[in-house]
Amino acid sequence: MLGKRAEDYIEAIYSLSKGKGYTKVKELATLLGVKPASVSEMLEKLSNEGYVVYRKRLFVSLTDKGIETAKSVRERRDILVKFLTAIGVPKKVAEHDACILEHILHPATLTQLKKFVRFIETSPSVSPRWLEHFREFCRTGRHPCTQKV
Amino acid sequence: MLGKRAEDYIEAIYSLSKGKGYTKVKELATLLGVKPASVSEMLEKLSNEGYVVYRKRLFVSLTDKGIETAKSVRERRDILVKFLTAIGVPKKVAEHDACILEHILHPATLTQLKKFVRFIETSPSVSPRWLEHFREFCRTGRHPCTQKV
DNA sequence: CATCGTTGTTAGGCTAACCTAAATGTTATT
DNA sequence: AATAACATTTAGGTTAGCCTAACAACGATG
Repeated sequence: MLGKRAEDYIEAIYSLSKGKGYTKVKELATLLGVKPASVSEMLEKLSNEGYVVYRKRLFVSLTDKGIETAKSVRERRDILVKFLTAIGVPKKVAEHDACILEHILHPATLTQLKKFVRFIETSPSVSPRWLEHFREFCRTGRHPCTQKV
Repeated sequence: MLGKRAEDYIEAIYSLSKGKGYTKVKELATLLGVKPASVSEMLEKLSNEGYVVYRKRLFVSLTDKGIETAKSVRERRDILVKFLTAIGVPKKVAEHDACILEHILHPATLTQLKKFVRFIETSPSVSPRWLEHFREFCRTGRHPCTQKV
């Protein structure tokens, strides 16, 4: 089974391969915040497991299997980013945390989050009233529906 | 700095100490799903770091420092469990995932989740309409406010 | 074309958590 | 009290990921 960190690598390769179709060790190291040596090592593994085509010193690219993985990882992440930003988490942080969350959540949790995001998205009005209420609640600390007693 | 797994141990000790005031290796091993040997090992560390009083072969209990830690871990987790169950994640799963989430989320994310839970809790009606709508959305797949066109 | 700087690989180590097997201490039972 | 059963610790190993340092390959440039 693929470790969670391995998924990060795959997703990183996926992002960095946009356009060129491949990426390099140093780019990965920079994006992932590790040393090139660590990247080499992980690529070796990912290659053995059939997720990447790894030509040492030349390039890395994803296999079909790798692309599949990247996409599902990406999809999971998008849900989370949407959700987190919807409830007011700053984008940067949302992206960071989503990246962590995507690995570890139980499928049932992800399913519910996915539904929740769709619930917000498919809402008739552009921004549902309750979400606006929530934003106001964040600003003022008071629930806008509360009667001023 | 305390590893994330260490926090799990502390929280487990906290739970299991309710009443008796202490707990035993085997109980911890069972609750955490690891072998007693692993517990021994971790207790050694936690003891060195001043989180627990560990009398080998006799008992383990939390120091004040440990209790503090346990409480804040617990608080974080409660927020998450509440949130997850609110959006329809089964309790068991919510508890499991919360346990993972609590370690890794950015403070900003936790802050927003905390607000979100309070938003739900302080809502004037027992269960806000939008939450009910969400539940219906989960059941039917359709947003109840949608006009039947 | 020789050399310098960049990039990538290898080798050897580290840490956190886990495990198994064997040794040792404790408790219960005969 | 002797033994059996159970609980705990110790010792020695494993794995995933990371690091540094030394070395190797490239490629740009004088």
